[in-house]
Amino acid sequence: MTNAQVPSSEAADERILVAAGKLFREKGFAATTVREIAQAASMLPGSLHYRYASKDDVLVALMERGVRRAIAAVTKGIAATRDPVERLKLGLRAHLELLCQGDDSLYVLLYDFRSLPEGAREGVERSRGRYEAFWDGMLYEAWGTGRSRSALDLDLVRQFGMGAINWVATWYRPGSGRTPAQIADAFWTYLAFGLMGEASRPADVESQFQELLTKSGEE
Amino acid sequence: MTNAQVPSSEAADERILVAAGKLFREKGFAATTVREIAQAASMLPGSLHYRYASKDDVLVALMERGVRRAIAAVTKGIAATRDPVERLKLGLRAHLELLCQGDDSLYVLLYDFRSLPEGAREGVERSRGRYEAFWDGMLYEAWGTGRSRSALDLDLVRQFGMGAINWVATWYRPGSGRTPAQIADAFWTYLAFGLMGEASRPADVESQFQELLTKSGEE
Amino acid sequence: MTNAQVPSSEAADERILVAAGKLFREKGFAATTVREIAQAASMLPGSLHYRYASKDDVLVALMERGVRRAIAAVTKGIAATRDPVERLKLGLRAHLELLCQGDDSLYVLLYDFRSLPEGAREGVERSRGRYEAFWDGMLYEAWGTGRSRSALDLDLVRQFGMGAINWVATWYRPGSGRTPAQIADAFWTYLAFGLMGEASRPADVESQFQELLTKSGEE
Amino acid sequence: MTNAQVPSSEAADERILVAAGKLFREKGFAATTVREIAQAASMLPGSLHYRYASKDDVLVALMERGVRRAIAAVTKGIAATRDPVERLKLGLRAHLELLCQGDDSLYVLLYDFRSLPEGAREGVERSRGRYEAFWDGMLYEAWGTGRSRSALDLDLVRQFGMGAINWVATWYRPGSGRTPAQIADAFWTYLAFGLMGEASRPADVESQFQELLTKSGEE
DNA sequence: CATGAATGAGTGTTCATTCAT
DNA sequence: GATGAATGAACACTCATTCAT
Repeated sequence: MTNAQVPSSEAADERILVAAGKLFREKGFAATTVREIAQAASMLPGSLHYRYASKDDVLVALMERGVRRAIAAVTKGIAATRDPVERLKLGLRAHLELLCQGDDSLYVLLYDFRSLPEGAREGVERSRGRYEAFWDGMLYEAWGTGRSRSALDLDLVRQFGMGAINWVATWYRPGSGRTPAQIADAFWTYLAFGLMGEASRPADVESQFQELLTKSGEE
Repeated sequence: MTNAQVPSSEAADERILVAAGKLFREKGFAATTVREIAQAASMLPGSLHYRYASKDDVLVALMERGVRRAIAAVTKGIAATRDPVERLKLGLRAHLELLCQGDDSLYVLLYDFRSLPEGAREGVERSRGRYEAFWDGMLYEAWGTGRSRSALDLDLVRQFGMGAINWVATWYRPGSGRTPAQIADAFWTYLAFGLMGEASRPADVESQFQELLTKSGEE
Repeated sequence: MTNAQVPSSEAADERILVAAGKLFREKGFAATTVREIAQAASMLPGSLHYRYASKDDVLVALMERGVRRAIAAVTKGIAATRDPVERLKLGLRAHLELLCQGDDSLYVLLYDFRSLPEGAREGVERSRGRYEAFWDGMLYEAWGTGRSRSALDLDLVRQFGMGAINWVATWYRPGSGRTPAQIADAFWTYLAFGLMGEASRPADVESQFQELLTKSGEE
Repeated sequence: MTNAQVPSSEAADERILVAAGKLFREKGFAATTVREIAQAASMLPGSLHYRYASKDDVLVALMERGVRRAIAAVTKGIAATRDPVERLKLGLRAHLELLCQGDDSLYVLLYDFRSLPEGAREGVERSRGRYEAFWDGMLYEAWGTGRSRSALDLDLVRQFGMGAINWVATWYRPGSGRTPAQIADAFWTYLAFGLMGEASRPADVESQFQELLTKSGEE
């Protein structure tokens, strides 16, 4: 639970996180043993505990790394353009590529949050909140261009998009049809323009939006 | 005459599944002990094993029930109308209400699939496939009305929508702002009409669709 | 531990003992479950306990029956002649046939004595002692004829012979070479005349050897 | 300098086997719990499993040791002479002394063979076969001297003798009358010359009988 | 600095036995 | 008289963690 890493030999720390990430993704945190992680990192359980005081600590470190890498990947991905709408598209692509191809830490962050011990949850939640705020910023800028519909609830929209994109990790298999980038781009068009033909859009659709999407009363 | 108040066999089975569902949802399958399930179901571990031969069997039974209940809930939900597009909307609502309010079995089916033992995976996958096929049917009928855009990949669209809606379960907290039905309806408009204003839709968007959404080769 | 059989429906009692004997012989008492016995006797564990108060009781009943049947079999076997030495030979034959072909109760008596609960050991030991005394009687009568060597310790001789013959049950497989009767007769000649020095043997003994000890065909 | 007093790994392994041997002999494999073995070896169940992956593995290791020790003991015992017939006598003595006084592993090998898990049976059977072949070799050499009777089936003779001698372990109690060596020697004369017909015996044999077979002091 | 043998609390599961029907 | 659902103590075994070296 405490930050027990020693400064030197970061390569060993890294090996542990990589091994843990792979196993946590495949079998989940609780079903993975410290022995398995150690073995996959070519060491013994005692040596693993020398670097991370507990199995929980490995999870926390991995998740924190997940947030860091996600922010880094998306930041890098959107640097290619200044068009806020285009940045959304590139951001989705970067996020999904990281999630599907790059690294297991983002997957574990998203899909093993339950396994966090009580005490560490708040800290990781805060880190994760930073990533969400990062997306909110991108969305806000895109909205600000006036090209998006008004009356959209930012939080809900983020959850909608992130949900769709994160779910890909549950069914995507490498080398089967589409690349993550292609999937991300397809999803971006769904998000942007919807699935229905414009012709069929009922006239009163905007009023429905007003009704549905405005936050309908805080708790 | 004797059919009342007797804690019948099915009632005990049910109590186990309800207790297991709640715990699996909260902590995950692997982190939940048989003792906890038994205690939550007001029995002893031996009694639980009398009904389910193993902890794995409880998981499988719960997941199979998740599929059954989801199909039942959506079937009932869409019965109110014959309009295929409207049915999609009602179906989403029914699915999300079940996922967030009704029952933990659907949640466990979606979020603990990894925990299934090797041997049971195929069977549950088949059941789950039936539910997906059910949605594919609804989507296909909606497409058939001509109101939807052409060139959409059915499978990808389902994963897109189901991902967005299933993800709600990871952040939704009862009594905090929106009801599941409201969220589902909002998501339906996002799905149907997209997030961007129509005005801004680039002229070449349809050709992009052709490029992106048609299955792009590879095996 | 107590004698809980009810008088009627002895067929059910019998079915239990037969099933238990078979299982105890194959896997040992401790490795056999009451459920297995009950199932092999076409009943449920509750019904088994209705007839025998405990698993231990089944073992005791089975062993007592083993003694009874052994005495009966040998008594019947030796009735064909009055020659005490011949009676020894016939007795060995009867004992081994019962042990190998007839009944599992004698086998269990001999090879699962360790499993008897403290309280029942004495009783079964007494019964078993009756069978041993029965053999001592036969041996004594044979000795009394003057044809056996003097200075033989009766007890030691019995243990010698019974050991050799009982051990057959650990390696004998039905239908593989010799019948139990043939083995018993061969062993009788070993016992009677030893393995060494044919020169000093009575003339008529050698023809018996030829007949008995040459592998008598079969596969 | 550091090789003293350290409770080395092998010592712990040994303590486990000794404890297990004693318990398996007394109560049988299935009736002995891992906790009992661990306690008798002054450790906890977890520590026992650190050394032997399963209870079955303890049994297998014990049996393999039984074979090894039996071969070693008999080999050592027969080294005193080159007379093949005398070697048989010394071999019997060594075997019975090991079985009754030395070590529980040979007893367990002989009397808990049923408890071997399916997968390990073949391996132990092969080891055991080596010991039997060892005896067959001794028997064959004794036969080769021409002093034994012809027409004896080697396998049957071995089973006869081994049965008689192994059975001793079921009734022998230390300090009650005869030593294992005395019993073995008595059994050797039974085996060699049989129980009947003193008239035909070589002259010097009878003095042996007097010496060996008279009860040598009650307890 | 790193190890790996050892630990013991806790896991999923078994099973002889009970008892309401 | 006979059943079978239910029990709970006990089972073999696991595993995160410790600590002497």
